[in-house]
Parts: sequence; C-alpha cells; structure tokens
Amino acid sequence: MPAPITEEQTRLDREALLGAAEALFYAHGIQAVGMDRVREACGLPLKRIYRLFPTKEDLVVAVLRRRDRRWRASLTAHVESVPDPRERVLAVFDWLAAWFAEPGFRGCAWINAHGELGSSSEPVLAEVRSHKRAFRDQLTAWVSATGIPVAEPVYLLAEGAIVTAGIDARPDPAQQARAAVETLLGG
Amino acid sequence: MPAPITEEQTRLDREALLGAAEALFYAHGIQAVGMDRVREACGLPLKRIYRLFPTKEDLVVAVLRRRDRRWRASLTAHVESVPDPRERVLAVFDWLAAWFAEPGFRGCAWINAHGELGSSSEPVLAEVRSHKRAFRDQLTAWVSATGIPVAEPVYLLAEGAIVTAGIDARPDPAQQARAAVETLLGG
DNA sequence: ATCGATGGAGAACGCTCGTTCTCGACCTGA
DNA sequence: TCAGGTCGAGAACGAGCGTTCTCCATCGAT
Repeated sequence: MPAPITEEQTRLDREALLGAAEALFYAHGIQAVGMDRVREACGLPLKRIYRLFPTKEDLVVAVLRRRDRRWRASLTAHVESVPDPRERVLAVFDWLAAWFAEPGFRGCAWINAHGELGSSSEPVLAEVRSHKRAFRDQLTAWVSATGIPVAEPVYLLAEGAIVTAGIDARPDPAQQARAAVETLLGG
Repeated sequence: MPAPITEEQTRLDREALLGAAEALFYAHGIQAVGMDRVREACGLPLKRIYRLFPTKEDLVVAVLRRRDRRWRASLTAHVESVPDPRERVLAVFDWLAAWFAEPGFRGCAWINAHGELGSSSEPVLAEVRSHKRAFRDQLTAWVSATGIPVAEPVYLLAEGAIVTAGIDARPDPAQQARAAVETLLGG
C-alpha cells in the first residue's frame, strides 16, 4: 500500500477545512464563497476536500454542526459558572453582549444560513432548526430553575437581540434584553 | 416617433415586474431566482426589465422598498384602528400572528435578504436597516403613548417572534410575545 | 409607399460555480 | 529495482448566472 494517509492526518485536515470554511462562510456568506476559495484558504487539494465531504452542502452542514457545538459549549461554560439561578439567566445576556462585541461579528450564522439556504436545502434547514431547538431547550432549563415561567419570552428576547445586533452591527440589544429579563424575573 | 410607450404602461409594467419578482424572491430566495425566471413570470421582455431597473440589485432594492411600504401600511392600518394605547401595542402582535399564519409565510423578507446579501450588497443592507429602523420607530411611538418606557424590549420581542416564526414555520411566537408584552405593560 | 427608429423575442456572451478528470510524482511492497 | 496504486496540482466540464446583442416586425412621419 503506497502513499499513506493516517487517521490522525484525516482528523487534522478535516479540522483545517472546517475552520477555513467556517470563517469564509460566516464573513462573506455561503453562496458567495466558492469551493476554490475554500481550497486556497485551507491548503488542501480539491480532491481531498471532496473525499472528506462529497458535496458543498455536506460541508456546510458539518460547519454549522461544529460551530453549534462550540457555540453552545462556550455559552454553557460561561453561564454555569454562575451559581444563582436568576443570575444564571442574566449571564446568558452578558455572554451575548460579549459575542456581539467580538470583532467580525456578523449576526447569527444559523439565521444567516436560513436566509440563504433555508428554502433550497433541507439538510441546512434541519441543522438551523436543530441549533435553535437546542438553544431554546438549554435556555428553558436555566429559566425553569428560577421557578418563574418566562422561558418563552426570554428566548424571544434573546433571538430578537441576536437578529437586531446582527443587522445593526451594534451590541446594545443585549443589555436591553437583559434589562427586560430582569423585569420578567424580578416581578 | 414610432412605437409608443405611455407613462401609464410603464407604471403597469413596473408593478407587474415588482409583483412577480417579489413573489419569486420571497418564496425561493433572491440568489436562487434568475432574471429569466422573473421574465417568464412577469411576461415582460428582458430588455424592458433592464430599462426599468439597470441591474438585478436595483430590482431587489425596489422590491424590498415596495414591500416595506405595503407591510408598514397594513400594520399601521390594523393597529391604529384600535383606540386605546395599550391595546394598540398588543394589536401589533395580533397582526403578527395573522401574518405568520398566512399561507406561504417564509419569515421576514428583510432578515432573509440580510442573510443572503447583507455582506455583499451595500444597497440591500441599507434597505434592510431602513425597514427595521422604520418599524422600530413606529413601534416606539405606539409604546410611548402608553407612558411606559418599554419600547426596546417590545421591539426585541417582536423581532424574536418574527425570526422564530420564520425558522420554525409556526405562528405561536406571536402569542407568546404578546403575553410577555402584556406583562411588561401591565404590571 | 418608404424610411428610420423602436420594441419584442430570445440567442449569445463572458463569467463563475460545483464537481470531475487528467497526469505526473511519489511511495510501498516484492 | 521495479511495478502499481495513490496522491497532489490544477485543468476541464457542463450548467447557470447577469447582462448585452441581434434580428425582425411594427409603427409614425413624410
């Protein structure tokens, strides 16, 4: 058997590819970035890319799935470092504020992907819904721990802040949503 | 001067073109619909289309602008038929509920356009921001009339309901947002 | 009746896309 | 050393895009 490709190398290449693709897709949009651009960014030959992901759609779904894992892990780590249930819910919006203020923030990758491909790619649509459902479920668990049944409005405030921050390219919706959540929780 | 084209005909053609383009763009996405598809839907020759709008981008902006006028006029007509200030604000969410339940509802055309073209078309981005600003300003005026300073959270709840209804293809976020607004306004 | 400008129908252009193919270099096992 | 399979680099392909051009029928003015 000539020319070996180790399993470890495959893992590394996948990671490089997904990382490059995620940065490009997020910054410029999915349809605006061609596979050649992805190739030059990750340094992998096109042939290898298509061996790892048979179609661009598969790559897009994998990018969204990987980003979802990191996004929710980061949120959870921040939020669950706070002991008090009420403060925990508020910590979600502090985390959102920090996210919105990141350089290169361009809104929610899943909402953007939904706008681009939601009507033409069933797998992408499913991935977007899966991410939103997971976020809502997690948020619902945290809100439920306060004993106050306001999970749905808190979720809608979070989504409203995310979409508004994305369009206006400003972080302040996070604070406004946070203040509203304080009211809903506080009585 | 041979072969006349009256001003009235131009107006009618513009309307037919914008109507056909809006339906197609909203249903399938902007990038997924080619100019040929628009042509066959409106029945106008390509040459005429490009005389009315020199580029596809111009057409897209005009479609969004026309939709914005109708969207806000419809909302305003519904809301301002309600006399009581507090009921007026709640009427916004009744109108949203009816919108979400319309057949063919596929989310907010401006949020979708932002996801598709927000990072590649400055005019489209400006149009999206203009629409959202106009909606927020109008909503702020209605909320201010109640004397309770909750305009921003009410706006975020509306946006959250719109984006969530669009992704999940369900109308219930409108009622949940409405209930939260009742809380913010009421007690 | 004839001329010339105009508009309609759609072919054509140049480009880019996602995807596949070609081909030479390389490495491994015998 | 040699043979054969595999890989990398990039050309190539077919389709579709936005946009422009060609060509002919049509009409008003003379």
